[in-house]
Amino acid sequence: MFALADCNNFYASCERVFNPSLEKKAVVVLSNNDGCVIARSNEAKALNIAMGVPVYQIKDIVKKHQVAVFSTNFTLYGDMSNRVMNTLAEFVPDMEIYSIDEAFLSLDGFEHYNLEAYAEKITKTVRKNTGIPLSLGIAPTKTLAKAANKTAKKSGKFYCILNDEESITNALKKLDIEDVWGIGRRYAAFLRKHNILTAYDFTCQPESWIRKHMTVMGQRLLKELKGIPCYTLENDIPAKKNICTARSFGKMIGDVEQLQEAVASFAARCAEKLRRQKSCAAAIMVFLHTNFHRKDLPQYARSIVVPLPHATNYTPELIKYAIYGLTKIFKEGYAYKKAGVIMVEIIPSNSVQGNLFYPVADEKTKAVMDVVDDLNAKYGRDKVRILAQGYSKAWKMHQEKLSPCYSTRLSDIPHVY
DNA sequence: TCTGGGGTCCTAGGACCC
DNA sequence: TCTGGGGTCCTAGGACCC
Repeated sequence: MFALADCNNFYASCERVFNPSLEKKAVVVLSNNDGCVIARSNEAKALNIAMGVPVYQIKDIVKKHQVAVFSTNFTLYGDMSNRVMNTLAEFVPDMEIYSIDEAFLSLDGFEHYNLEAYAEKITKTVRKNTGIPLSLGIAPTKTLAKAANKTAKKSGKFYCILNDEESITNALKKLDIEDVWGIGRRYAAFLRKHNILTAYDFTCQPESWIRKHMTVMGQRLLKELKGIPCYTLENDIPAKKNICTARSFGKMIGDVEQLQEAVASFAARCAEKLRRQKSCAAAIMVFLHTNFHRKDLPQYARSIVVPLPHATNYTPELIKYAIYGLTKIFKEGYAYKKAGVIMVEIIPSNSVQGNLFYPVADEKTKAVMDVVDDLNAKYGRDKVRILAQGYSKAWKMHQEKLSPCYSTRLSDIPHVY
C-alpha cells in the first residue's frame, strides 16, 4: 500500500502559519513578478479565483473581499516543506519526496495496522509540528493513492483509504477524468469527446484502444487504476538531466549590457546547481524573447546551444560561453521580457573527458568554487560573485508583497507580546 | 501597466552502423 | 517479379507533472 501525503493549499497555508489573522480569510500567493495566482486558500477558491489567473484580472474581487495577496517566498516554503517531510519520515520506513508539498509513503508492513487511526495520527502530528494541514490518500498503487487524496480533499476529511474493490470503484466513479494523475488538458478533452467522463469510465476501456491513443503511459495508467502497480517508490533522487534558470524581467529590457548581466547571473545560478549535484555540463543553451502578450510590439524569440570545449561547472567559464551565446542571438531594437540559461549534456563531474587542445579546469578552480559556495551559503546568495553579474539588477523581479522569512532569518522571527 | 519557473518521459522518423 | 536483419543515436514534437 502507498500513502500520498499532500499539503493542502501549501503556499497559502505557509503564509498562515506565522500570521494567524489570516485564518478563515481568502489568501492567494502569486507567481514570480507578482504575475499570476499560483496558490489559493479554500476561501479564495470559493470566490472563484482560478488557478493561474493573472492577478490584474481579479483586482476587483481582491479589493471587494479583502483577499490577502502575497509574493512567492520560496525560502519560507522550502523550509516549511523540510519540516513537513521530517515529520512524515518518522512514521514510515520509506518515503519518496515527490514535490515541495507532496510525498509518497510506503505502508509496507502496516497491513495489520488500523490504517484509519494511523492516518489520523499522521495528519494530526504534521499539523501540530508544523501548522500545515495535510491530506492522506491510501491505496494499492500510486495513481490510486493520488485519487484517494483527491477524494479526501473533496469530502473535507483529512484522509481516504481505498483498499477494496467496492471503495475503489465508488471513488473512481466520482473522480472526473481530468482529475486523474497523468491526464492533462489534451487527453481530458480527447477522452471527453469519446464520452469517457470519469476515472471509472476510463477503466472500462479496452487496453489496446488506450495503448493506441495514449501510448504506453496511458496503458500504465489503466493498470494502476485497476490496482496493478506499475510505479514503485523512488528513493534516491536521480541527477537532473537539464538544469534551467530563467526569469521574466520586472520591466522590458532592450540594452544588451543589462541582458548580459541577467544571463551571467542565470549562468552563475545554474553553475551552483550543477556543483550541488556534482555534475558538469558539456553544452549550454541560452534563450531570450520579447513579451508575447504585447501584440502591439515587434516580436522576436531565439535560442542557441553553445557546445563547450569540455564539460565544466566552473562559474566564470560558463558565464563566458553564456554571454557568447547571448551575443550570437541578440538583436538590437526589441524590448525583451524574458531570458534564460539551460545546462544540457550533463555528466557526473568525476567522469569529465579532457580535451587535447584546451586545458581542463584544474584543482585550483575547484577549490575556488568550493570557497565561494561556502561563503555564499554562510553570508547570503551572491555575497561573492563574478563581476559580469553586475550590481544594477535592472531585470529584477517585482516582489511587492513578500512576507518575512519567519523561520530562516533571525531578524524576521516573529515577536510574541 | 500587468500574464511563472523548472522539470520528465515517450514516439516517430531520419541517418547511420555492421 | 523478387531487394535482409538487427541495431544505435539524434531530434522534434507532444504529452505530462508540481
